[in-house]
Amino acid sequence: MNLLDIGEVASRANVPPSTLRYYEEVGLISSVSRRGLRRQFEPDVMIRLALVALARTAGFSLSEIAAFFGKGELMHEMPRDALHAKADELDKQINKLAALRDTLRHVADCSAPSHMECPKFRQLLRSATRP
Amino acid sequence: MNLLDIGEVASRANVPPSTLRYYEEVGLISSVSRRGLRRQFEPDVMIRLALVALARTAGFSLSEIAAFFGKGELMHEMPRDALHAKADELDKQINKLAALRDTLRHVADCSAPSHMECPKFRQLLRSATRP
DNA sequence: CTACGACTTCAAGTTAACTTGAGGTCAAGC
DNA sequence: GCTTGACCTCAAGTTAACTTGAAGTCGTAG
Repeated sequence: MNLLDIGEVASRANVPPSTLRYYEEVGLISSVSRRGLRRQFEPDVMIRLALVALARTAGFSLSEIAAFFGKGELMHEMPRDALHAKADELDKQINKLAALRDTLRHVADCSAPSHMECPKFRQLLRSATRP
Repeated sequence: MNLLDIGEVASRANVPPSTLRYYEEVGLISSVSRRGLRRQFEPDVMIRLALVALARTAGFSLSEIAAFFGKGELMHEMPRDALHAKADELDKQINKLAALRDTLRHVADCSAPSHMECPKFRQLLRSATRP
């Protein structure tokens, strides 16, 4: 069988083994056996870890992510509405990030003496903070 | 003059006064005087707070945000390249979030028995984790 | 003028997400 | 067979970003 040693998983996922042990402790991943003392993981764990990393950068907490996964299989416990709600939440966040990005680009390029006097800046700020 | 009492700022920005004191302590905002013991802020502080909140949801740390602002005026210390770099960083994050959002929507709507068997899911995962 | 409520300081506590350290175990190479 | 390096456990430490608590101070309403 093609199980992965914790060290292998760690280097592929680019996280220290301590993080993997921690993730197992909080139920985000699970090892399937040991070789000596060493945890062995199924290759699938890499996908989980990728999703965890992704969701983390999206600002979700580990327990939210755990809820995503549900107790059993990949996201199968979560009702559709909850998933849609999460997706909508993400949409809002994406809009804010886009507004912030545009604001940064504008600030980098605009030559107004003070940003507060620049109408474009103020408009960007409004669109960034309104919705 | 139209200075704002800390309580006023707090309720408008929807954060507790303790957070404002903390932000002042770490240099994100500054009060301009006192009425009795109470901090007074210039109305501008609301814009700063909005930007702080925005950048926080974008995943920036308070010290990164402080660097944004620079020691003096609104984002004026930051060289253009740094701002552009931040904007590019945001773009990447936006792409990832969009991929995650699409993945969530797909999972909510797809009826495949196991997501791993669904080609669309795998494709979404790839696009979410590759770039 | 007194009571009240919202502020003040300062130190200590909280939570999330890990990391570090001490002391121990194992399998693979020499 | 012994050494070595990467793992093990468990408890304790760390950092960011705040919050809470105790003890005190004001300005405003009554």
